[in-house]
Amino acid sequence: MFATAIMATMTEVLERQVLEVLAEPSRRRILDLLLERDHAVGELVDALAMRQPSVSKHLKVLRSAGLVTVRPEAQRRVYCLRAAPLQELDEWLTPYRRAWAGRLDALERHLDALDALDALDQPDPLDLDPSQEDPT
Amino acid sequence: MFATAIMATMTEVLERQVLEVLAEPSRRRILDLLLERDHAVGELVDALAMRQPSVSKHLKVLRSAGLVTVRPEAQRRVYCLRAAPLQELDEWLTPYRRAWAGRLDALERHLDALDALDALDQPDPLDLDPSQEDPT
DNA sequence: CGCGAACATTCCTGTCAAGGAATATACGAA
DNA sequence: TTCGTATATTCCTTGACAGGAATGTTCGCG
Repeated sequence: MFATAIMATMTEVLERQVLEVLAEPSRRRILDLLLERDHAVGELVDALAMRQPSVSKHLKVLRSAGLVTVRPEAQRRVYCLRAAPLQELDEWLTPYRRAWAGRLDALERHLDALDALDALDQPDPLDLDPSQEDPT
Repeated sequence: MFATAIMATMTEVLERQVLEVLAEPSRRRILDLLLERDHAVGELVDALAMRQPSVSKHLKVLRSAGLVTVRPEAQRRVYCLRAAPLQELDEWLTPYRRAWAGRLDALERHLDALDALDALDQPDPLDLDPSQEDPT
């Protein structure tokens, strides 16, 4: 029982949050491919133009996060998307949906105020337009 | 015009994808706090129990990603949530929503098949339950 | 003008993760 | 049984990033 609790804690530590797993572009590309249809590892290697061990390691991370399942077909391993864990990301976004839907007018007013400030030729170095490079 | 194109490319390179920005838990906590209301930097420092330069650096990353805006109030800087860039994450999730809604039965059947395999006392080391630690 | 407060930036260090190369393991075919 | 194929794992290197400490910059107040 005690050992079980320890193992559970270790699992939590070793597992990465879904967002951290998705932060790596290669893994998102893998998920996008699996969204179309199941893929064997070799197919993913070809589609991603990556080396086989790299793909294999990303798949291991995705398995650990529960985002894919795998079934053996002779010596091939066929990977399948398991989208359920993405729901936690969807849930995290829920209050932000309200933020971008409900506060759009407030944001527009804020940005308009900034524009007015710019029109007065007052530089505002701290409030950067997202398309503008940070001048560091 | 040519210089503009170069600058745009540099911007793309320097900017991080929204997902990469969100992969760091401290930045998500900042956004969660700003979802409640605007905060000055010092308030974020207190709420997060982090050192001020660390918070400041995260805010810089969030500004670069366009996820926050800032307005000066004397020597204080008040940060405001700007949720719009999260829409690209929401858009990325759209086809996956269909995947977890529409394919639930297919996944259930898949998992049931795995359970049946387990019942035959055939270990399946590659298809891990998400709550189960990877035995590496 | 000097000082304190608030915050941004710089320098440095340590940790972690991605990818390459080599290697190990499992399966099917001959 | 051997061999080729497919894939997982291990070891190593490198670079990116988070956070601490120090420092710089800006503003308001007296």
